[in-house]
Amino acid sequence: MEKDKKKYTIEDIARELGVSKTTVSRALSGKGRIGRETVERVQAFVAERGYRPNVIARGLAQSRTYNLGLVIPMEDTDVSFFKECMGGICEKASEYNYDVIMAIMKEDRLTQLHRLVANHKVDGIILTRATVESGAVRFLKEQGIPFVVIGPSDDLEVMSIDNPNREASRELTALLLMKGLRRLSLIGGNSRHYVTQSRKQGFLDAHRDRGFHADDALIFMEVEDYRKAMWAVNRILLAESDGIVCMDDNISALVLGCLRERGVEVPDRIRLASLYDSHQMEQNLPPVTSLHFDTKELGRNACMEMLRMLGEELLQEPQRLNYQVILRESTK
Amino acid sequence: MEKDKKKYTIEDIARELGVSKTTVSRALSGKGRIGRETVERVQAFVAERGYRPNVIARGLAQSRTYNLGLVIPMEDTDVSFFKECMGGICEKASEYNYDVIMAIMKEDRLTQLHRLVANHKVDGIILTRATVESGAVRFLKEQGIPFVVIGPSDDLEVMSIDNPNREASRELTALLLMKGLRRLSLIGGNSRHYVTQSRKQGFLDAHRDRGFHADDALIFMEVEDYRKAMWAVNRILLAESDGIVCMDDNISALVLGCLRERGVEVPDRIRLASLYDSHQMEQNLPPVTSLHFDTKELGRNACMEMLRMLGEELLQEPQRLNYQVILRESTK
DNA sequence: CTGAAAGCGCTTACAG
DNA sequence: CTGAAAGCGCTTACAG
Repeated sequence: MEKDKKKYTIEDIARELGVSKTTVSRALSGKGRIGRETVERVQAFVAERGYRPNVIARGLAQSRTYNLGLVIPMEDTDVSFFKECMGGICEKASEYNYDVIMAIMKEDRLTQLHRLVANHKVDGIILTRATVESGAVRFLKEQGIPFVVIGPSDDLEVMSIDNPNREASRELTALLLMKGLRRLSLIGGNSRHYVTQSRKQGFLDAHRDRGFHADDALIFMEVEDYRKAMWAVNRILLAESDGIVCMDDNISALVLGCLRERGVEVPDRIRLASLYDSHQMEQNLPPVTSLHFDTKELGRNACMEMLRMLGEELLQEPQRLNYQVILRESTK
Repeated sequence: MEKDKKKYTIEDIARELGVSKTTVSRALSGKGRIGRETVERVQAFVAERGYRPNVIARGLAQSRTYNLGLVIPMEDTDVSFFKECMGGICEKASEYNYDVIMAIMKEDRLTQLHRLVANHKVDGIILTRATVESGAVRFLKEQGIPFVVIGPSDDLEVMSIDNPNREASRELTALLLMKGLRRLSLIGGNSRHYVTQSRKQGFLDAHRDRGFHADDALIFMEVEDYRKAMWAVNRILLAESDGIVCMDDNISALVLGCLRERGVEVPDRIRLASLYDSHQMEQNLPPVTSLHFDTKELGRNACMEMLRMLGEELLQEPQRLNYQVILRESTK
């Protein structure tokens, strides 16, 4: 059943063609001076014989692996984010004849990452959000391994590929203002995080654009648990805010819970929107208006930046990252 | 910032230690006759220097890659299945110092798989369900590449690692019988599929165990669309069945829809259970009683069988695959 | 434009 | 028990 697995090597090709390995190698890689005719002859022969060079051997000769490591956290709940992202990464990687090796990180343990690096199995590493806070960045810097981060980074030294949070937040906020809302409040988490700042900026941008003034008293940061959320919600209700913008879906869920406890109806009494969508927003009651980002493209872009760092010449520049405002019942 | 990336090679170690590369190699691999003392000396030195052999170079010398390919379909909706599975695979693979390379299959296109194989990048391939029907199996057989399949396989020549469908179906059915249900119906899909047969067997087993007789008139196969489901549901209602067992979650959803259209309440008028759980069952209204399998362990097992095929000596035998019956409102 | 040779970092008969 | 040498399948100065 198994075909003769007589694997062709460059040597076989060279012999059968009556040229040297050097010539075959050059004809296939296109590097070095070589006759057009020879190139064609070799390529035709190789195509017919179905010969494909052994990428691993090539890698060894060039001290490369043509592998990218992708580190993802086992605990991340947003599975579809991760899958889409991976889809984009794999797609791009294969265009450049790279492969991607998975490293799954459990409870911030770096073991898998260490293995990958120690075994010399990858040329570079792509870190996804949430794997960043684990010491992975420090480790990779120390080792001098090229890496990029998908998601926001507070560290300016790292190459971070992220969604256009500021612009998107601005657009969603603008839409709410257009709907006639005038006393929007904003609830966010850790204000030292870069992502928090960008989303806040977008919120402010939208107000400024239309000549409105965002009320500082309606902006709440460091809201990270139910207690804090309830505190913010109470003040928001007292201040007669007409809409709440939450920075992400977790905060959104918290706030929705608070409003329910207080018996406040959404959207009738107050509108609600989220600056991030995790496929769960749709399931909420009521479904929450939110921003949707193109995760697959995010993955593609990250991969391209990684390849660029590795010295690959990009066939095309990364596309601008897109997003959509998805209007749902919570802002009806 | 970057440390001196003076990568240690086996040659450096040999020189500094005043022995030959051969000796170092043997001390590290444990193969070949070599003095206990020498081994210890080398290992200590290597540990101190933080030297780790280049797995790729080793691979080349041994004509292996220490990589496993994992093929998953882009279209599969059950993302958490795939992630858990992958978690199990990566976990086991790394125990044996293998890595796993992703190949994502879009619309049954085998391009990625072809690349992986043509580039000589993997020693074996793990196929997940749904990638099986795509000609991947034929391709791998032709190429003589070792592979295993996660999920049911109708082809006896392929090594398939699957959930214990028969036993699990039997247990769930037994539970329903214990609850006093006496006229259970069964709805399944394509009866040529091996998985369909095992689930049906389990259903029958449970009846036989308790001396009951499963009514053939209540068993419906080849139910693959709404029309067929409605047809089956109508007959089931006419026959005064007191409970419906669906073979998987898709059928479950169809049937639930039919019952709703007919205005039949679950569980009040009729009970419903599913022989497969995809995290979506919980979200149904009402939540549907179903079987839950240990997907991560499934991944581990598949990986171990793959490694065994590659000639690795397993550190421990694969565990029996476990499952749970999750009782939800639909059978209250 | 083409080739012989050294090298990438390992392993493994073979000889001692 | 240990080592010199050939080899895994490529690439790439260097020389012609």
